[in-house]
Amino acid sequence: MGARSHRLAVTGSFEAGDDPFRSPSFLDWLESSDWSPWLIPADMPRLGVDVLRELLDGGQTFHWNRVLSDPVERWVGWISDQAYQLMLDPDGMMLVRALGDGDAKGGENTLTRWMIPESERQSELDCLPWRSDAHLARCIRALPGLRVLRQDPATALLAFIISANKQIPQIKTAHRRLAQRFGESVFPGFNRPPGWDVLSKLSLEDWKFCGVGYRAPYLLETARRLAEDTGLLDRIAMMDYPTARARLMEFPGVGGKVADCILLYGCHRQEAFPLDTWIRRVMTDRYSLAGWTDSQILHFASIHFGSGAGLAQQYLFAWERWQHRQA
DNA sequence: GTCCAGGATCACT
DNA sequence: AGTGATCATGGA
Repeated sequence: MGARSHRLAVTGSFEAGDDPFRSPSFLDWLESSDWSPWLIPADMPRLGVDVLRELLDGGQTFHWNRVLSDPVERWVGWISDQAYQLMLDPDGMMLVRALGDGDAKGGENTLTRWMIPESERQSELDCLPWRSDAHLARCIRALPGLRVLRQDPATALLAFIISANKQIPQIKTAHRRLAQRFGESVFPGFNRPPGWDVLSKLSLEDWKFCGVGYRAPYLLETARRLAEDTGLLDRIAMMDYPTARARLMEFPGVGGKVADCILLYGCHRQEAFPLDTWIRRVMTDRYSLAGWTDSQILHFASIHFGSGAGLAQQYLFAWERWQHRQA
């Protein structure tokens, strides 16, 4: 108790260790250690840096950070609990190498699965109504190579309960703090994201100290339920879309939008169509659906975009945010 | 200082 | 079933 209250006192602001991604020692560690060699994952397209940024830092995953480096930008992040470093070669081909110890292989297969093979993305894309939807066509043209990542349900459940009513940098900060306090250290300030087995041991204060705010009791109760039934998430992931969505919404802090995020990003269910403030804006401004309720919009999306609605959502979302940044 | 964020929940009709 | 206030926190 004494130790904990002391931590409380110093916790208001995090020190330099909070962000290792610009610290010289971390950059040295990335360079000097004999990591596995850079490899090119199979079946990946050429990407522009803007699309790579959208993929790693656009609200699908919150576990990637840019490392200070010139002239080519590099990213460091996690796929489940394995760390990777990622960059583009001059032709836009992706280069990846696993970080950390021991059995970490190159990771090119893991990365291809996580990023979705390009051939698979093409067939997903071909199901979308871009032939008859000029706005969707424009979004797809503007963001070549954008895709829905294939993450895991447990990661997505945590990430998107935290995400509710927060901005992306804020969500990432919460994840960094969780890892820093409760994750296994790989390098000082660079810790493995803790799993629900660890998170189920946190107190309400532990959660709050990581900046999750009023979502702390939601996360506490969700962790308790997962500890009580460790197979629950995997069973939900097997259910049909409407059932799985309803079951996810039984977790506190999970409403329709978060449930759709978990299904889309955590289970690669492309029927899921996360309806947030940006997509609401898209629907009123680009599709003339002003005044429609959420359930009406969701119905429209399932009819108009079909079984790949989630992929369409990704293009609409990214384009709208990009457009907004220009103005 | 104020407004808002990849919303969810509860208390109301 | 459909609205409205409220929630904790930090960035713009």
